[in-house]
Amino acid sequence: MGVTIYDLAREAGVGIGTVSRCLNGHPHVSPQTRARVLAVAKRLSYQPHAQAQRLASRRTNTISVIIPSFTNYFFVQVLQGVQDQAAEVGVDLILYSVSHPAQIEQYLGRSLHRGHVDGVLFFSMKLPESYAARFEQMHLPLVLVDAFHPSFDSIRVQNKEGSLAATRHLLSLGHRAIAMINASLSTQPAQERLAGYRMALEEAGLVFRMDRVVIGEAGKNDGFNREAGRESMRRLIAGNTGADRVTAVVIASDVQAIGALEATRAAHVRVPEDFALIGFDDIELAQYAELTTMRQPMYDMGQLAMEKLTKRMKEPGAPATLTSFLPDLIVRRTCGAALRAPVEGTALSPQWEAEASVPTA
Amino acid sequence: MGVTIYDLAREAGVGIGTVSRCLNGHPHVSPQTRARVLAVAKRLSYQPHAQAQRLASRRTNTISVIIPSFTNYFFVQVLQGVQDQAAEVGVDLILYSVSHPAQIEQYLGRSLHRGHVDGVLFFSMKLPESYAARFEQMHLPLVLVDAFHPSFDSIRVQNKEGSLAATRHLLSLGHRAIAMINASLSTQPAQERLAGYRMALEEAGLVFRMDRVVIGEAGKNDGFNREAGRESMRRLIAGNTGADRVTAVVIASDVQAIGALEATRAAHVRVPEDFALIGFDDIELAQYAELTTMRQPMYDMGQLAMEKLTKRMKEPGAPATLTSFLPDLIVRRTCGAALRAPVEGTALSPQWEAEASVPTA
DNA sequence: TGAATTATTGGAAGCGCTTCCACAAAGATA
DNA sequence: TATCTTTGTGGAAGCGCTTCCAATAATTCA
Repeated sequence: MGVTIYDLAREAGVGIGTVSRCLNGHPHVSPQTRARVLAVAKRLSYQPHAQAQRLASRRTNTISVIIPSFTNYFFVQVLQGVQDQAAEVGVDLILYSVSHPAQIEQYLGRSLHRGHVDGVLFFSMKLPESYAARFEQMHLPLVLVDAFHPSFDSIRVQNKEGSLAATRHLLSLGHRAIAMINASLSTQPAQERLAGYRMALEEAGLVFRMDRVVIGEAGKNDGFNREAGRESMRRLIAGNTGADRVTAVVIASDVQAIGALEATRAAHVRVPEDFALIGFDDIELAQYAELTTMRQPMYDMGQLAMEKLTKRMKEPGAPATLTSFLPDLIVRRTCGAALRAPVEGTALSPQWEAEASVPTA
Repeated sequence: MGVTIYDLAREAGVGIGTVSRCLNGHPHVSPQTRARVLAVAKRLSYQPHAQAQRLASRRTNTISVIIPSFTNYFFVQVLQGVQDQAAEVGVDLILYSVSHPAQIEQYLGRSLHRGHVDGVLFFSMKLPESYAARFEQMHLPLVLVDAFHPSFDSIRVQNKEGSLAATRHLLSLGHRAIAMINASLSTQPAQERLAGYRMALEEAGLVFRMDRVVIGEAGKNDGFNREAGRESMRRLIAGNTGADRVTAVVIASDVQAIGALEATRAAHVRVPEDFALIGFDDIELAQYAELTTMRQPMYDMGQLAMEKLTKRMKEPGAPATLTSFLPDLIVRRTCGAALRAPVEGTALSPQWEAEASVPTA
């Protein structure tokens, strides 16, 4: 049915080896021969058979991307960075979006089939330890994004520094009683964001009070969701009486902040006059909601992830690296800074990138 | 390096054919033999070599998805439907997101490589005629979503009926001077949405006036973007004086409507009191912006697309089909209906699906 | 001019699997 | 008991390519 290199060889009066060399641009073929073979290939509209090439060459030029079910802007943006970089180097992406935890192992398992893919990008989830071992054993390149494991390259956002900066910003606006709305502390980002909040308070000489940290019902996405944000804010507003009233809130994610804004509206609480808010992530909605937030450089993270994976495929032995991105403070309406000096959507801190070698476990 | 069926055969004391039959669940193997082979496979942690299987079996269990650079919620949702259905039937997705027109042909070409994929899903773009011919010639299954070609299965949204319903809704609220903000009429959705608007006016005995149709600067995405919407609304507001003032606007997409809302806010025009708005698509932002809109059943479209492709791979000869989805009217704040009867986010019309056979060209 | 390189070329081997055909063993039928 | 089925099994062939190695032709060097 299809045209094979044997057909080309016969038609051009050369051997199959020569045909292969011509098609793949190898040296040591005379220009005339190459021209003739390519002409024949064109005339017969030859298409290489992808699977045969892959079987013979032992490279697939394909990687798999395992990502939480990406109904959210963060992943779309990161994925765009990955995709653009992949197109650049001619690699295909097989997409596995995980909507149920069991699928993590299922998809990792598929990726581990010999010859299925040349590498794997793994996003924002905990890498099961047993699979970590299998990746090492099979020498399959793996890069973690928004996740960490000592044996593999990873790319992270400095969550602690981010919420540190967010809290400092509220402090600099004069707030002294600052609460936090967080998601389940079983997740690392939630822990780290809490730590940054705490550190900012303490370095300002304020007391960290756990009763000012509102943890939403976990539910979907470990509590990083709108409903949890709405409910948390409702509780915060309800209990916010007395002399030591809270005047500002650091929220662990934008989706929660969006929910929180809905709660303020419902309770006729004015933002930012009665309550200053700051989120985390800078999702698309944040701009529309005029939410002050910490922006993650999503596109860049995706692009860098793909670059790291490419590099790793070339140099399997190199030590694992960790790159951290520092989120940018994006000042909009909800923090109240504009009440003093009207600055719209400006990045106050330059984006900063740290690279470090991690001792291989 | 890897464990092959030869290793299993030797270890289990059987032939390679038997091993293959055991692994693939073929009949005509004795239960004892099967158990023994599977035990050995497990012990040696055998992984089939994907490419070898594909080469030998001539099936890849992979399809490619060619989609416009999906920074928008519509595609994310559709893709989620595709992905879930693909996981269901055990098919891998190779994602090609097109950010530059030239990439359309590049990716289509890749998909046409023999043995690369078993089928293709093509989204929201015009299928180049030359490639249509090549798909037919190579008998490569192809399903179009939000696009149409007589030779292939397609899934569409009834744009005309959608904006007809949108316009009727505004008419039913008593508006008589209704404008439209549209994108470039070189695209089919824009044309169809215009036609529905016009039809609704005419069936209500009103005169269709082209000077009430504001077409934004094309720019990104043929004018389906926020800036175009903002600019269009600004022009509309600026020219909206005199006795025949416009009181409502049908907007061709939600992203434009979001831009339009920004323009109303900037001009201190109240929505819906001074200006009733209705969008199209029901993107995520629409809910937050309380935008009345026509919802496209995105997830279902994705799922159906994958189902059609699967069916087509099984029955290559069947005639091409066209399925149209009718968008739902989602009533929120911006149309002003709530000023009369407070109905929040309710679907007024049931979702409806039409199937029709299309004569193969 | 002859020997030694160097530039090309042909094609066998092999990637790891599926599938088919041939054949043996075990029942079933007469 | 002899013959026909059925069931189970082994392994060659082949999927279409890349990559060697050996062989040949062209060129250079002394």
